[in-house]
Amino acid sequence: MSILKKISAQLEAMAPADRQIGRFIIDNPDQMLRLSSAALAVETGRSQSSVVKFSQKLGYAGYQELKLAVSEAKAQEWQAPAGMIHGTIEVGDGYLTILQKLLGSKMQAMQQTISVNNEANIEKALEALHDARRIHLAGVGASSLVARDFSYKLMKLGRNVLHDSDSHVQMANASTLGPDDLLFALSYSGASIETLRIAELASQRQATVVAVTGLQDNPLARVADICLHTVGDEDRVRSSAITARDAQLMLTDLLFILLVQRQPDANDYVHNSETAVSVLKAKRLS
Amino acid sequence: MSILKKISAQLEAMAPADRQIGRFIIDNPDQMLRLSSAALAVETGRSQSSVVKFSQKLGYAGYQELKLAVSEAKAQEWQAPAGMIHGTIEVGDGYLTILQKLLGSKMQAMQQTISVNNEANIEKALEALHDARRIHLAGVGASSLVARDFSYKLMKLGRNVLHDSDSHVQMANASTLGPDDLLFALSYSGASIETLRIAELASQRQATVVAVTGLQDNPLARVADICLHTVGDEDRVRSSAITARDAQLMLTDLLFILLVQRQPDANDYVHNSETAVSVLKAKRLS
DNA sequence: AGCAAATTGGAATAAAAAATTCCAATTCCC
DNA sequence: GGGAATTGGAATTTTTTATTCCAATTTGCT
Repeated sequence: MSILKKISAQLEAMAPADRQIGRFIIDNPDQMLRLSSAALAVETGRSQSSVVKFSQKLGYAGYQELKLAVSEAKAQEWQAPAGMIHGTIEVGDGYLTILQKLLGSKMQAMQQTISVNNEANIEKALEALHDARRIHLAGVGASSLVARDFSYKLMKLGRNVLHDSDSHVQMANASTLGPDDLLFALSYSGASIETLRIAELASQRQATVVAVTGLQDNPLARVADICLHTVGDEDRVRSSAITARDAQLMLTDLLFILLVQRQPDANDYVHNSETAVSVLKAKRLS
Repeated sequence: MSILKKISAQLEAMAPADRQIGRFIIDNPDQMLRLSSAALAVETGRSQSSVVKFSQKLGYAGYQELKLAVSEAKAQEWQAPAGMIHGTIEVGDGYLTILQKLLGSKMQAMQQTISVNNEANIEKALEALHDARRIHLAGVGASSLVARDFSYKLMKLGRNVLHDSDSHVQMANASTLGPDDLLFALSYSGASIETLRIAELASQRQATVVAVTGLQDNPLARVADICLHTVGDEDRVRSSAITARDAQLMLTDLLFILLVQRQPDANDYVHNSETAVSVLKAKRLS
């Protein structure tokens, strides 16, 4: 969640000094980035320590971290390609409007998901995946399909993958994990009980836990060693896990491609897979 | 001109300390933004004053201004994709290039898939889905996951859905279809033997056959009553059904939304589903 | 209504970070 | 070879950030 949006949401409930400082930042993010805490204090008629405290109340170590977050929020502001429509799909919308809003929401979710995950963190997850003796995938509902899709891709590369749609089997599999293994857990809410319990068990057993989860603070993120974040906008597309699923796929597809890049024999594996499947395709008739 | 590019261009002509500092910034812009001038000095094995002087030699008042410029350069990198990079992901591609190519390929697949299906044809498929007594979903491999995803969505709306991952069960289910039923068959190649055989059987039994398949002439398209086309570009993303899957999801998501729009009690169904699932979510703790 | 606890927020202070100065060593140019 | 220019770290100064102290105000409970 963009810090600018977060400040906006909390503005009314803030005390006077905080509200004034928050208002200034929302209205003038570019300018704020160029100001010292003392200069911002002058601009708002408040004290320098109030500026630092404002930052800390938002959860940052101090003003410098807040500035970084504002900078990232600005970078994340999505620039729509020409012609794209933003907005919530509504009852009276016609076909073309629905279509464009759906497409716009999907694109936004994917792009923002990329924006909120920095390269270092992706590389960290990639490294862990690459080095894992076994990769166990966990997820329920829509996330279970993303997990399965990713499991097919990993298996295609010859990786040792554990995946089952039954959460009891997932749990039992997790009980066999060890320090050389990795749990890849998907849950947009981060609160799905099955996925959470599996992650807790994997963590207890010293497996590396990689979570693919929403940006909000959540129990799964707290258990994970490595957190990859997804941004979805379910309210706009009548829920049903459309953009959250697309966001997760964006990350798993990226990890797959990056793994292919760093696995010298990947092309062989992919080619072998296609050859093997071709016997299950109808022959072309001229 | 991005400061990162500017540093890159000047790197070879720089003195040793400057080169080292510049190299670090180019390689680790995210990390740099979080470091003080002293911490960056430690990372590079150079002195804190060298860091400040490096900034000043580049034309900035000091390190803080350089940081702002780096932050802006990074923001520009993300905004650039408005133009989108199209191209084949290749062995030497760096992280950012891979990312942009992947995102670009996904967006292109979805946009083109929308373009090749006219509203009349989508509405025809929608009408058939809406009116069907039972909807049977068929697909194998990656298409099977799209089929399953769509089956979950249709079931959430209270529709009578037949879906099983086992193609033999799919075949047996198809043998129970009749004129009031509909087969929704997904296969990008249109040549998957199982899906094809199921479609042929459904067609024989007078069920309506809706195919979601690639643009090329193929056996599945020939059997179908209604053809929805998908455009993927698997060669660009190392195969593995990434863009073909995204294209299929674009269509199934669109059909789902359109169904929600024309089913008066859809919101109730979606809401009931969320409420039901909420008991399987961990409670938020204050 | 009264009182204790909690919150607010500025002034003062301390710590950290950024910027400049000093100067020795090295390189460049005539 | 010698002077000028450049390099770059250590030392120092200045600025910025963060924390502490404490008075005033608000909140919550009896």
